[in-house]
Amino acid sequence: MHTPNDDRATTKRTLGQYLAGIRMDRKMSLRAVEEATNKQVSNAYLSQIENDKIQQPSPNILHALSELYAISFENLMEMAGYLMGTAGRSDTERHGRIATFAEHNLTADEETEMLQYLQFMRNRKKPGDKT
Amino acid sequence: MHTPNDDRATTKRTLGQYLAGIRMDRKMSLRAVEEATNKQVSNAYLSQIENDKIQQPSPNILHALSELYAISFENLMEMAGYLMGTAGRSDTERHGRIATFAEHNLTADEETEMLQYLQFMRNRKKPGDKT
DNA sequence: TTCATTTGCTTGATATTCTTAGCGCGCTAT
DNA sequence: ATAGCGCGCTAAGAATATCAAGCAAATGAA
Repeated sequence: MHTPNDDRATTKRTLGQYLAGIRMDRKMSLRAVEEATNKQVSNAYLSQIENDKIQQPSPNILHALSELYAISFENLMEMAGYLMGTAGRSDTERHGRIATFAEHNLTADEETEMLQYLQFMRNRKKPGDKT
Repeated sequence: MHTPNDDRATTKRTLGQYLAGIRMDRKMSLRAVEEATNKQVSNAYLSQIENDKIQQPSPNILHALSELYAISFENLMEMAGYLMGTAGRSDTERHGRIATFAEHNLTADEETEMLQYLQFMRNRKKPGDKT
């Protein structure tokens, strides 16, 4: 079993770096996250978290982020240093990066909907559409 | 399916009452617990917890207690008000077919748009907040 | 009784999370 | 230029988890 951390040349990303990476992946601003999480995570606080100035964000915060980003909550908990294991869920299996979507940890429903959207997108391909 | 709740006619005890009950069940003193948990839970603090003077003990504390008492950690987490249910339990079984996307061979642009759509989808899925 | 120990508990201090307000930078448009 | 907006970030404070120390009451010897 490999470490739950990503590899990718960088030895070991901290929770902050991981979260920052994901957020940039999603192309969201700090304030966008604040909005999207319904103020559960203020932009200021998220900044502190991403810069590792907070040692252990509460599970609530982590959960909000995991939901928004659609990533593994338990993984975040582990990264934050919360010992999750003995109680029953030591699963936490991490698949390698199959695609960028691996990080998004889609639910079955989400995946279905994503596939539908993919079809739609490919049928309706527009030239030069850059948001 | 089945309520994650305990049995034992627990009715609706608070976390504190629950923990106090368990400790008396085990016939341990506050200081005995402090000892047994290797000072992870001080007797003073445990007293405050049992008397519901602490609103949300950290997962670490809860974990130490769950291990000592041999009770469910996640149950304690829930009692402490840590939302473990919103999107959690059932979708521990998500990943698995994300590989599907790999086979679709997304272009960079497609991937970007898919990510945006995911994000949109996630925001939409948000249940009504508690105003 | 008196002393020692142990009980649950409170108090005061410290550390940490998390919030609100605001700064300076880089844009874009007038 | 310059006014405005959104960006990431920080400073300062409020709230709260946690610890160390100590207290009164109960118990159990001697």
